[in-house]
Amino acid sequence: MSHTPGVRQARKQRTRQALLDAALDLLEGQSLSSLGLREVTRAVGVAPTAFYRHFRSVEDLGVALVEEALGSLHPMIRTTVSTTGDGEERIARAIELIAGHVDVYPAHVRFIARERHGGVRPVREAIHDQLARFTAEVGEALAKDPQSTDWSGDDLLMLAQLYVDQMLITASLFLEAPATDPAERERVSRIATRQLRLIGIGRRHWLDRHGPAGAPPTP
Amino acid sequence: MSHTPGVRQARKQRTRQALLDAALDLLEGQSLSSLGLREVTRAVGVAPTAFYRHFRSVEDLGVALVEEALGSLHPMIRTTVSTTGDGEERIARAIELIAGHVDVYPAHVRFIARERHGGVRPVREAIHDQLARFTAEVGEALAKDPQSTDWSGDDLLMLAQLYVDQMLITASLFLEAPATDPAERERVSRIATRQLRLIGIGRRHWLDRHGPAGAPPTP
DNA sequence: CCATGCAGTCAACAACTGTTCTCCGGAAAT
DNA sequence: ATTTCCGGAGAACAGTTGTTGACTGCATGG
Repeated sequence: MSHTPGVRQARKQRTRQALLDAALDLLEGQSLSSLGLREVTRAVGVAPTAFYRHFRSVEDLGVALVEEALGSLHPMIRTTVSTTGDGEERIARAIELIAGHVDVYPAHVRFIARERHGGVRPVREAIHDQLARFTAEVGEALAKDPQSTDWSGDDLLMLAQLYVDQMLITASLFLEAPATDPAERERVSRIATRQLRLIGIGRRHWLDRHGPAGAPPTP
Repeated sequence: MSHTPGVRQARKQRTRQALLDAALDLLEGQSLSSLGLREVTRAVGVAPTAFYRHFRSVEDLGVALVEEALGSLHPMIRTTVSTTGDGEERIARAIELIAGHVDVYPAHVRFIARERHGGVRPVREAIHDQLARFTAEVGEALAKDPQSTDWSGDDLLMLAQLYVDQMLITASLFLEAPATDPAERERVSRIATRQLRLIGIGRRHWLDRHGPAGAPPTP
């Protein structure tokens, strides 16, 4: 069995990572469908042909970027949703976590937001798949919450989808808020907090009168 | 004063519209930042240089497309939000209207969804401005609803934003649902309906105990 | 120690891009 | 009737693109 881990593969994955990083950088000002192969290799400092040793095409690189941007996010999602505490605390914690993630990985967040509906089909589908996984995981976590007793699986999934979409919208808003303007960040934070709060209220009263066509409110 | 509107300007705006239409067509499979000037003129059947008679650049054309896609949507928004009737009826009507719009103008919807976070700054900003106008209009409409008594202006705007974002998400989901699969369309419709319903419930109970840190629920 | 594998280089290709300048024909204005 | 205006065509430009084939140096496995 291989006595050494291989200096070979280490070097390979190093330039591969360099290609991914350079691409992510270049994607700050354009979409993936306009990103050129040569543009990426030039930024890294390797020959254009070296690109093919790592990716079949730019689309391929895009799919790899989706993995990098979202693949490592699942544990964070799980711990966030399963955090204990008061509803308000959980909301604040979730938004804090989103803001922190945007601060640390702004390029990744921008990439996902941009290419989710972007012009490259395989990348769109990769993102869609990952988000579907997120939704399923959030749905499972919600199912374990005592607040979700008597909820149907369908309803849990539609709520999970609402949460996941809301997470993306909030992340995108943080991204657009300039890092130099803490007041704007605070504004985004406050709006997102209240939106989550409103959804939480709707969630608490979801099963309040679920009979067929009853009188308006039953306090 | 100009005695005739001019056959001249009529022909000009005809090719201008042809350029817009062709661009929208080509944008089904790519993003604006990769759309070439020559590509568009070739699709229309005019010389590349003719492009400059109508737009300074492809970015410029993109901004014009935003106007075309969203500018004419304001009346629809107004009539939708101000529609009378039961809450459930209004939800059904709104979703019906979104689905219908996506059916009639799929390319426009795709363009907005794609370029909202796309790689071309001026286009992103134009979309953002239009959506901000939508949010303001929805907020005004909500303010007139008796259900919004005692709501702060800030809260009305955050709810309006929630509605506008939800509208875009739903439109995008309808767009992804293949036209050949009515079952999928129905699924999207059902999920969107329940999400709007949940938001509506949260809205009804928004002011329920807005005092500081009270006991959990007060039935 | 030698032979294989493989990341990366180099040169060359046909095709395409945005932009410029010059010109043309017909509508508009005088 | 004559001049002006202007949407469009044509040719040409320097750059850029993706992809190819054959080549090189070096870590790996026998």
